Amino acid sequence: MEQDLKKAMELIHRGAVEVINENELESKLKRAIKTGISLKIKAGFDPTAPDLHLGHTVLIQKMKHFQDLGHRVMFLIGDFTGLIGDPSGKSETRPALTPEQVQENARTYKEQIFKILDSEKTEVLFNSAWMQQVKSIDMIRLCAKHTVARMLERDDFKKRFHAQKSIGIHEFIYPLIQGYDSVAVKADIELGGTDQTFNLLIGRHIQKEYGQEPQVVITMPLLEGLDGVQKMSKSLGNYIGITEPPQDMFGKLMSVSDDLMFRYLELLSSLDLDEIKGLKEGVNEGRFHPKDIKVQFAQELVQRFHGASAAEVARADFEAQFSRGEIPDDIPDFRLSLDEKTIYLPRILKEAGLVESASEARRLIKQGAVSVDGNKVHSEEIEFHTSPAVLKVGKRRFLRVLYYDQLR
RNA sequence: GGAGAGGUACCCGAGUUGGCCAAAGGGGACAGACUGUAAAUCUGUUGGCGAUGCCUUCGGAGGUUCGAAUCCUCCCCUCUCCA
Repeated sequence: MEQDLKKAMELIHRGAVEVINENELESKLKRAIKTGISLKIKAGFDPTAPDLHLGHTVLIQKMKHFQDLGHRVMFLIGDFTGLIGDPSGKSETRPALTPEQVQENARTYKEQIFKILDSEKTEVLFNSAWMQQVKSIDMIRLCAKHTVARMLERDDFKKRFHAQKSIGIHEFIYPLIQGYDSVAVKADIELGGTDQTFNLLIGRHIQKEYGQEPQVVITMPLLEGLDGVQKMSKSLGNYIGITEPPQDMFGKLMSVSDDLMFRYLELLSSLDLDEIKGLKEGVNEGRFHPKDIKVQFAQELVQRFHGASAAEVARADFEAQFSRGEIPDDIPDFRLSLDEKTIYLPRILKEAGLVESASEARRLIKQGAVSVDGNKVHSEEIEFHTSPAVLKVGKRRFLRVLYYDQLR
């Protein structure tokens, strides 16, 4: 039993930023081992954004760890809180989702999370299920469990308050409901990103107010996006979606800086921290090439979401295209009739969708970004001497141009 | 309810004695060089159009003018202060 406990504690701590409170975690785990009653692990998700990216997987991996330890994982979709909007200050009031949309989003969620989680051991819940039943008077009682002063401890609120920026009353309610969710599901542990710390702690407070044992809070780091600075998010466009095609995923991972790669290794790979440390030293001493590590890592991740063979193909394609400068197989065709001799290049680039406008095409040609069969194009009017001919724009846009006989 | 500030391109943000404004500067993005598709750096581009010109754009609708991001009128929106 001591051994089990130790192993569990180790796994739970991996990658976590903070565990509040350590002793409570240990006693909950002990009790679970002793009684055989598994713990309830809660994690909340926004109903409006079912497009999960690698940033989310940091948290989902942690849920998986608990699943592997035999605990009950509750994937909570905040469809009720979603109506309020996340009190981050920047988001506007959200349009209310219809029940159909919520169902649809939930379906998409399941499709995505079950690439990591065991569907048999995952409960998908909606907080509207209990929040719809709450009466106004109960809502007021819930509000009475907390104070304005304590709300203002939240960093975001504090800043806005001092900057004399507006704070909507409803924004205070958001964390309270999130906390009440913990009461409703009797959560033993709640997981969240570090930006959620305040809300998660409110959960502890609210549970105590309702006579429950407070949940243990475990926060996970926010994954930096591809720019290496801001957190990964869809709206910033610096993300890798877990449903992205293998080639895109691979390519994006390869374009990440070396520093960021090590960060990703830490948070996303299955390697031990010691192994990562070893790799880092190897790179510093010149024993390893960072690119090789990156290739291996990219392959591991693509494999996680698309399987081993797709990962292998993605790697091979990448090396063919970028390391050896070969032309990829699956490039779009563009057909010209035989009587078209000289071609106004911007036109076909635009029609083929390689550029957004003819003006953009003209600029790219001027910048030397366009080539035909490996030869840079210098004029807008060109003739194709071969069929098919391969047109390349920038590093990764290709078009196969071929003539066809109109008579046939 | 009263007083004031402001809405400019993908984002931030200059520009308001009317023309030299397709609109400074920064960020982002794209492209080129260098590379490992790295990152960093340097350079260029960043409304549309078969194009030394034409067309559309500075919250919306009108107006003044040879000419409006800039002046006038009305409207919409955001923010601040006072009550």
